[in-house]
Amino acid sequence: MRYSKYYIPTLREAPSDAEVPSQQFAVRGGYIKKIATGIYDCLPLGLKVIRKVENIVRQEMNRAGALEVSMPTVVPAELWQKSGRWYMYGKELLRFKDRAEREYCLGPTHEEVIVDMVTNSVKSYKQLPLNLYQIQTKFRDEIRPRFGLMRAREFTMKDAYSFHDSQLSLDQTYLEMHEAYSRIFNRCGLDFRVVKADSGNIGGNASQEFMITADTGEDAILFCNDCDYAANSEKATTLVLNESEEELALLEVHTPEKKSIEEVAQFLQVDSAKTIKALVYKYLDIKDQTDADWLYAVVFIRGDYELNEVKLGNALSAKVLMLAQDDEIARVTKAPVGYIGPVGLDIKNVRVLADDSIVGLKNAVIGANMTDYHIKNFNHPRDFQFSEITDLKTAKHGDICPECQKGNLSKERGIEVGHIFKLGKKYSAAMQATYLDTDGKEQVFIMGCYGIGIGRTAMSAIEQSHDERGPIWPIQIAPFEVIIIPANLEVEEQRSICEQLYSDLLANNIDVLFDDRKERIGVKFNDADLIGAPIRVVLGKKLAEGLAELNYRNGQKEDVKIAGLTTYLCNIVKELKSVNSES
RNA sequence: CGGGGUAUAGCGCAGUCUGGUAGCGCACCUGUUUUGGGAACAGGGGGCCGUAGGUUCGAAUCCUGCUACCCCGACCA
Repeated sequence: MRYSKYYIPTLREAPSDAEVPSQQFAVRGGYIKKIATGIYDCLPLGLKVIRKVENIVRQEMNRAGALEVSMPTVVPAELWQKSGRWYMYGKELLRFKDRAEREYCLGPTHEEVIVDMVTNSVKSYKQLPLNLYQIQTKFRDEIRPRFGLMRAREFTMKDAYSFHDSQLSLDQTYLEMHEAYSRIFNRCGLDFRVVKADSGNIGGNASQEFMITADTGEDAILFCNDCDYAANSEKATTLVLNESEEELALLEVHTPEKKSIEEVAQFLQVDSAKTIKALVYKYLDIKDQTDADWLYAVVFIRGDYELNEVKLGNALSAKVLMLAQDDEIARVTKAPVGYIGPVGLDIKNVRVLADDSIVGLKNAVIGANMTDYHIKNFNHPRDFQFSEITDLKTAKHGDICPECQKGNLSKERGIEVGHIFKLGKKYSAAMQATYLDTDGKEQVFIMGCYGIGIGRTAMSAIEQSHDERGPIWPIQIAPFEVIIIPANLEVEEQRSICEQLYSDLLANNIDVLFDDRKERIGVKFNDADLIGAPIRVVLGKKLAEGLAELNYRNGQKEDVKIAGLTTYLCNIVKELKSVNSES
């Protein structure tokens, strides 16, 4: 490609709303352009990267035996009503009507459509397992789109759905997808971790996320420094130890104006891990269709832990969950905010949950349900028997690994680029999608589903690898593999050598950009940094010595004889590409 | 939806408090000189000052409504 014929509108300054490096460079480098909140144009350069990611994904999905299909973006409401999600999915689902007042939505995910696709056409266990995928545009009316393509409302996703006649078969395909995903992200040249995940409102039980590690990641992940345990902080658990102190008698203490755990712990000279805090939440039940019937729950958790709202939401079967306001707390608990405790709490029709961190706790400090008073030496179950005890805490850096029970957990940030689920029968049962088993009996399909954010994968490559001048692309997904820069096009010798090199590289299937613009070299260097091609060939000063200058985007440099340059470059490209491509 | 903020040329901003008919840098066009990390000089094009209404002789500027966008929390590939 000749730069003069190409379209790369680079910007000297980043738009003020670009927050993270990937967004700044994607906009400045002329990869994407925003047209509305969370909605982007993909310019030629951006599309090239996206296509390269897609091709890797496609190749590996095909290799794993999945079949490509294409489903519509516009989905009739009927399908979503059948699965029940029409009523449970919130405002992320963009709904609208056609001229005949029929209802539709823009598909944010395609379980319903794929189930409909196979229903009545896959009739026998002999046709299973079946794994179908598509690479297609999704729309989710996100509450808060952010970070460019990283969290867009309209985005490209690879989604695959598998159908099985046994758990064993599902386990097998799940494992194959796990492997395919690992190959995909390896081939994209990315550092990633696979973590246990919460399955969110997609449903199902087992699920894992593929996380690109990057400081700007929106997710926190915890992993053990001693074993293989790794989990999203939404899911991560930790081992809590039982204390072995002697249980002392309850003791009411005056704690004037001390409300927060910090204040109370400091005032009473105890560690915050020896206190129990109370949180009051309001929520809507997942089956509630009125969106007006707010329920309340009081949660008790050890003072040094943060509550994990995802876990709480699951425990309550809530579709909306938020902290109650002070006036609501006062009304629901009849206790002053900051002094709520389990002993003597006067509540009706309110669920009370306890995090398992307080079970083994001895002689803890709790609220006395009375302004300016706390109670010392609370012991479970001696002083209060919680009916619902479950894991509701957010595991933190330094906690003990729940799996090997000896390592410590470390916290790191990550970008979720892939997610694999064992769905089970959730959708097939709701939509009565069945086949006949070996006994001729009707059975509902067992399903799995597997997603990859294509744009997000591309952006996370920038997030993971860039400098102050631009992206440093892995060659597998770089918009160009080689960029040729003549120092001065007016110099006939430079021009002709560049032209020759350009056509030789093209003939060797190298993805090359020839910067044939009448620009000063500084401009070309800066644009080249934004394009981020791994190899930059400069023809200029050293031409007199018969040398071309190779400046690699990762900072390395070398001079190479013009004679044999094409072969040399082809070998380097091949070498760079071979890293990670076969594993 | 809650809280905070912004809207002036393609991008980044000043001007608004104190009303007088719109400006700077980058980008763009022409020419000359330059040519190894975003050149210099000269000339030039481009703005219903988000939108609707109001106050005023006069509004980017003051008042009111609306809209869009951004930041902080719940969503997720």
